[in-house]
Amino acid sequence: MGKLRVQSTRPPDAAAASLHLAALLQSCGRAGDIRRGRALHAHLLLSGAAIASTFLANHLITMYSHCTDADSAVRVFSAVPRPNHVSWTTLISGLAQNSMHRDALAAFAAMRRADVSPTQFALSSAARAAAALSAPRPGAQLHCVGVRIGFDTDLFVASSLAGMYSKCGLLDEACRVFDQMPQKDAVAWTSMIDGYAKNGSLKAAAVAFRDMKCEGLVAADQHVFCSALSASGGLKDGWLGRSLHCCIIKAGFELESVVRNALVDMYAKSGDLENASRAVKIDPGGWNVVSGTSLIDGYIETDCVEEALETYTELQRQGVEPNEFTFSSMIKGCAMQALLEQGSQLHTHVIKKSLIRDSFVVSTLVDMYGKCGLASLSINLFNETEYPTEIAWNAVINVYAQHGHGREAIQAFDSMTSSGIRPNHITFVSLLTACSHAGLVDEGLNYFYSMKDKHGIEPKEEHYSCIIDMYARAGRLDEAEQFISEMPIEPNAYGWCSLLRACWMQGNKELGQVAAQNLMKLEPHNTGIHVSLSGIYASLGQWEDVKAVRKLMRDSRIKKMPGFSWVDCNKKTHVFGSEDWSHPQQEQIYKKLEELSERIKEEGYVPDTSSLPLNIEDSAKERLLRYHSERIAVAFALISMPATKPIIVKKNLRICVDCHSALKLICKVESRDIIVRDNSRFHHFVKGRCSCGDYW
DNA sequence: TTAGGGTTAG
Repeated sequence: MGKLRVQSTRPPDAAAASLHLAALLQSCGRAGDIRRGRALHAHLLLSGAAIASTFLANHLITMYSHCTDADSAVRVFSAVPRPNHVSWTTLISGLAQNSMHRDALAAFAAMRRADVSPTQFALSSAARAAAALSAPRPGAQLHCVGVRIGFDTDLFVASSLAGMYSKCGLLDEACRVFDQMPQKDAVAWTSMIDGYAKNGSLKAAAVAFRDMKCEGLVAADQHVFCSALSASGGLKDGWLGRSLHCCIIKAGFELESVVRNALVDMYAKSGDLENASRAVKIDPGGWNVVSGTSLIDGYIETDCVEEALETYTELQRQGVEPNEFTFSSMIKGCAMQALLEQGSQLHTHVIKKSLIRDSFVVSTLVDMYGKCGLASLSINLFNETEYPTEIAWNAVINVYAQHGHGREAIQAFDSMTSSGIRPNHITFVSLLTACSHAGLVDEGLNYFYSMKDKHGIEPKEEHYSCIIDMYARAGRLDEAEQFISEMPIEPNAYGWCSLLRACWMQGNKELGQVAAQNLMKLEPHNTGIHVSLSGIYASLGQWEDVKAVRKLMRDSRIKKMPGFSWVDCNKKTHVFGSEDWSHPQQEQIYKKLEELSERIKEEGYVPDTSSLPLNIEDSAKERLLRYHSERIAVAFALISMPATKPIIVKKNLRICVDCHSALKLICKVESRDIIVRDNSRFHHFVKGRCSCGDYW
């Protein structure tokens, strides 16, 4: 068809014919019609004289680039005898458009070696390639070239340079380029707003948006609003988000797909799930995968996994196929709640949809199986990953950490670094946790100090808290105290909590009181602080102090939350309270608990009543401990679930020290893996041991 | 004939 049309409409002279062919090539490029483009190319080759024209060759390069056939574009360029500046620019831009960023930068260098002076077109395309590669060095070289030839303040060059610097995390440089621009348009503003937002300078992003509005020279377009919404979501600033929403409605962008997706995400990240849900549903074209996934993620981030599961079902009912983002969010939700069955089903769907190679998806699966107690399955899945990324390495190191395999975590860390993957601050949280749980204090300290010295990573509060936890678990309270006194920042709640528990275990009243006071400042409603404090006093027999803590709790209207444990069995959730005999199978459960009690005593179990700050007989305390909700849940699971399945129990409070000891022995005598996810962490009981050691 | 910006994940 294309060939016939060319022949039938051929204009009378050669110049006009060239223009006509160029217009046809342009239309093919715009339409992405490579079949017709190739027919035109064949026609040019046959017509001999025309192919010698650099003008038409340049059009061919553009056409192939727009049709995403960069190889053909390069072949055409290579055949041009004397490529001019447009040929070079077209090639560089075509390579950048087709994500061949290294080739684009190499073409820019080759153009300079060929003594062809760069145009503003070539500079902006090459800067885009440097931005995509996060390569500030070649980017800065491009900036120098721009300054030398006077294009550095050109609207296109400057906005792409500002974008390049901000994508490389160099906000000061980006700002300098931006400020020197004689005029700015919406693209330039978007580069800056987005640059701030993506680099975590969320307030600066919001200020830039306000500045743009105050200047009143440029109207915000869809892209500007998307970047501003992204910053607003990160700030969790509902007021700013709602103001942006009003501006968007006024500007008439509310129903634009990308803007609505950004709106949903903003509301979801701000925790306003009602408005997020409303924004998803106003789509006249039905749901879409991006906004649906943002809503799911919003529910998961606010611990509403049930609603996330419902939204996932609704998304599919609306005919929308979940993508890799949806799966990684959903699997994360299953990991948080230790929902092994739903997580395994999602794994099957991931395989069916060929998304198992996606780094985020595989990492969340590794994490999910780890949190559901299936460490070997998790590690096998990681080992099958051909090119594990930093995220996947972090996931597997964390699995080792959570399962108490400190040496294996260290080995994984060494393999990660020797394979050329750079660790980040998350890697070190997992690695230090692994050292802490396994009692590897010297190794943990070495890694902690190597963070800054060897890897250039400034330790944050979570890393400092890992070291406090490490000393606390090892019973080295003096060193923990010394470490805290030398810290450049205050410990966070996790750090004080670790210290408080260790003080309870060792009966260290003075340090325990310091930890409790600091923890109360950070978490005034944490009832666990009072429980721990009274535990310390009770362990020392100081019953008057126990009474004083109870009075303080009464006066402050702090009530200890009743403990509940629940277990999923045969697609049904069974909930148990302490001394709760309301379950239909109560007789069998009671019988099993009595049997377990005898068997673990034979294994050396001695009740630890220190967690009960009550001045009552030990035999009465023993009875209370025996019927704690987690033990009832485990007994129920043992008589109800197939022996091949791990037992996963969830508890709303922290597991007590006695249940911790008892469950270690129950898992041993029953040869069953037991996982207890309490309100603080996962405890994996395997072969008579717990992943967190003796420190519950 | 050739150019720059945007929305979902650990």
